[in-house]
Amino acid sequence: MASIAPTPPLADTALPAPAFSPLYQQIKGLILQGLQQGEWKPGEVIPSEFDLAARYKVSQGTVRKAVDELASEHLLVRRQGRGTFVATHAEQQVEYRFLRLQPDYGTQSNEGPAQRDVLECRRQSASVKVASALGLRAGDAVLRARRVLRFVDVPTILEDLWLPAGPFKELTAERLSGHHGSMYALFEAEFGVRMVRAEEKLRAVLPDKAQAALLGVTPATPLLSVERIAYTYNDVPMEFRRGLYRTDTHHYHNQLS
Amino acid sequence: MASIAPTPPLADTALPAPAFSPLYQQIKGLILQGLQQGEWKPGEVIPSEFDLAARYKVSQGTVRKAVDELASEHLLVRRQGRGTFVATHAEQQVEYRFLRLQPDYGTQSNEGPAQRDVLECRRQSASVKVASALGLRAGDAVLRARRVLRFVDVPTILEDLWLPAGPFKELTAERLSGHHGSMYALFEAEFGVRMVRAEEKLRAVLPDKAQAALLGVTPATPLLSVERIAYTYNDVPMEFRRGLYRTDTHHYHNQLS
DNA sequence: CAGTGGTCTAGACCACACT
DNA sequence: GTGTGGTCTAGACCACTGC
Repeated sequence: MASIAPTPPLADTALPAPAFSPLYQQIKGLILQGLQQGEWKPGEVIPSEFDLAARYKVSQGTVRKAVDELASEHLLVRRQGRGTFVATHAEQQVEYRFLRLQPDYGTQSNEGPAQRDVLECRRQSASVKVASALGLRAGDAVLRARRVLRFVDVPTILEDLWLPAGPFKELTAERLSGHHGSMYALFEAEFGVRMVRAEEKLRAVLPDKAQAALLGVTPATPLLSVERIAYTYNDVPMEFRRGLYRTDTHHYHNQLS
Repeated sequence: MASIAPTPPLADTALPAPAFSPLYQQIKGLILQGLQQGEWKPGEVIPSEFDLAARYKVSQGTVRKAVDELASEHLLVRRQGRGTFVATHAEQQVEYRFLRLQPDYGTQSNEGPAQRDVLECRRQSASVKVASALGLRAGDAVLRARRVLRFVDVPTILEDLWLPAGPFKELTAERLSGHHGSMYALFEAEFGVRMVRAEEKLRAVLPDKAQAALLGVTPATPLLSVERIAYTYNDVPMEFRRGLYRTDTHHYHNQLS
């Protein structure tokens, strides 16, 4: 890393700032690059801190700070005595990484695994809204799927989702319903797309007749609408999802700090 | 800190774990204690890392790690070149620290300051639900307030809140409506109660007639119900709040990572 | 300029997991 | 035992703020 100067002096200019970037940030970027390019795959160990330090020609403490940040963003998982691993949606203790819906009175976190009924999965052209969410142009090909999640046999969530047709070309209803584990685990294992963060917009809405029927409620039942954009590495949007949540038996739980 | 042994060896026993606590965690606890006991008040500087290191007889790096964690929990705020400050709800760039509601199409984050109309503030005895949220017994005295928030003159949020009567004995509708800044800034400045985190449960509901009238909607308009418990230092609950949010012009925004 | 937090290093030792 | 991440230290130097 000796080749990267901390802050090359600039010529006289009115530009805002020289943009000093600490070494550990650069190392973080290099590790991120390795993750994106698949050098280390989800679930695998990455080299030890000393190995990485030797590779990048910095001290172990500098690597540590880079890895610390990546771990705090849930891109890596540290396990004392074993090593540092690439985070994965598979083999994860929490069944649904991004699902914030909880039963109102539940001993467990989510009454065990949900039943997932895939209703549909087909190719479409993107509406303006979907295109803008996914960073595509209106009319671009997308895959659209619809499914219902049932907890202890009660239909609780109706989800519609849109995926860019490029990376997910091979996705079918069979593959969606045939897999074990969460949908994101499937995306990761079968399509090499790992979702790392998401943004949600919540609203209270009334369902149309079809939606109400699928959830077993009347059209007068208020539902929680959850629009989610999920991002892979480098803030690239890879999924737009709209969920309708029943909140008569469950609630959306959020931690503010 | 030399007096605190890292892990005193235990006699043969079936107890779960010796509970090793790193030095920086102990330092963190000591700083936290200073915050709770008001040794350093919101907005004030705390001693420099070297001063704290000398005081606690540890190295500066150990203090740094403790302060880092407190800063990541928003209990402290670091400012390079100036010092480390106790976080405060006053003089904060974000008007509402815990409010996640955003305008659907807003250039600004929240259309400038809201109008706050306090409708009520009186003493009550706690219901079972309120008592359990606040860690009190049913029947204990609480203060109940109700207010409406308007954005660009449109009533958007109806809030009911309950506070333990002890710390907030002197609270009146006048003081609630007469202050500048957020309610939590008032609590902090006038009652010495600083909220540090909160938990929310969200549901979609229909308002009753009174609620609908106050928000200027029909009783058939679905609203977002947001139940919040806010905690001060040491996870002590100090406020229970129930908000009804209009989501026809706004949405609740959440980051998942 | 002095004082603060921020970065980087190097080395020692501890806790934990696997073999 | 060996190797991993986790803690702790001590010291040097950098970046930013305010006097």
